[in-house]
Amino acid sequence: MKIHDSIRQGKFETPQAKAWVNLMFTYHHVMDRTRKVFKDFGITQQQYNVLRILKGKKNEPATCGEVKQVMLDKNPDLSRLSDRLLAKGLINREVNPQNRREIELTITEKGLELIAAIEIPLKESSGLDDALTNAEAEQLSELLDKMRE
Amino acid sequence: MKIHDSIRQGKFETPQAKAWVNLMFTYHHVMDRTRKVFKDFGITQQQYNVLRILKGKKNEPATCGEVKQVMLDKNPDLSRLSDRLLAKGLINREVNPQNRREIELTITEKGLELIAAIEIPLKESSGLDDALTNAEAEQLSELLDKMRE
DNA sequence: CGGGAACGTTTGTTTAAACAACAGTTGTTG
DNA sequence: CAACAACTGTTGTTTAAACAAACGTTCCCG
Repeated sequence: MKIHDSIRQGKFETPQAKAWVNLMFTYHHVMDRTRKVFKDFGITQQQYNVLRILKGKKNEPATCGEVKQVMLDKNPDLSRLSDRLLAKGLINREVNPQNRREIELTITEKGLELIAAIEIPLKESSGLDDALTNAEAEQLSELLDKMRE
Repeated sequence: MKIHDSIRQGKFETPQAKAWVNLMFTYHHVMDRTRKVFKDFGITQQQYNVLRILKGKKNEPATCGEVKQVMLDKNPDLSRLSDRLLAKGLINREVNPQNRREIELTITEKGLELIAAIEIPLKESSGLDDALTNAEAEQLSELLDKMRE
């Protein structure tokens, strides 16, 4: 459904304003569809993102600062977020002996298993693969990249 | 900056997965840029959206349910959100005498003034008009529409 | 009309976000 | 090498989000 039908707004002042509203609307729409999946697995979207980042680092640890830099949202409260992941046994957390200010985070085996298990349900619930062709998805990414400039 | 540079992720499994991550990232990016503006005006993004909806209805009132249907995010807690708008004098709230279950919301003069005043700073902080041409913005909206199908 | 289902909104409760101030560690400079 | 600044995470506190249950009102159907 087109955006002006979805939110019953007849017209927008500019195409940019429409795209802005559409971004907000689509984000929430996708989040609504995937929220249940995350909940079924007992984690939040943010926690999933952190796990993804740690998985990307494979075996080498990442400090809180490093994780924060590449997070999708710049959550300033990684301390308590990592508390929760630690409590669930999805990550390990240790002080770096070389620089005792830094806390090193690594993903556990259990964390990797969760990421693997959630992948398929997540894909299905988001419905993305059906909605967009490869070319369209690439094009969308390019426009979003440009939007952030 | 391209998405894989921004979040330092080498490659994505599919273009669709990349677009999904990009949507999240771009949403938070835009939100981060505009959050301060909203804060300066003493409202939240959600409250702004509700004001926009009520403004769109012009003089006729909208019930909580109607507002909820067209909100960008399906906030189930419109009661307390409208409490806050009411406390700031930005909306009026009355029981519909014809159907006393319904609560009718209307935007006040002060609310309209706020919407008008925030428009320019919001546009500037989002930086959207500079980032995308009209054609690109239109194209982006079309892809986002498609993404939700 | 009388009892129950459906509707529209509110309230309670748990959990997390946002922001700012703080504490411990290291690096630097005279 | 002492004092101070910069760096890295943590903690406190206020505010809002998420979910579920409850409440008053209206509609429906015997």
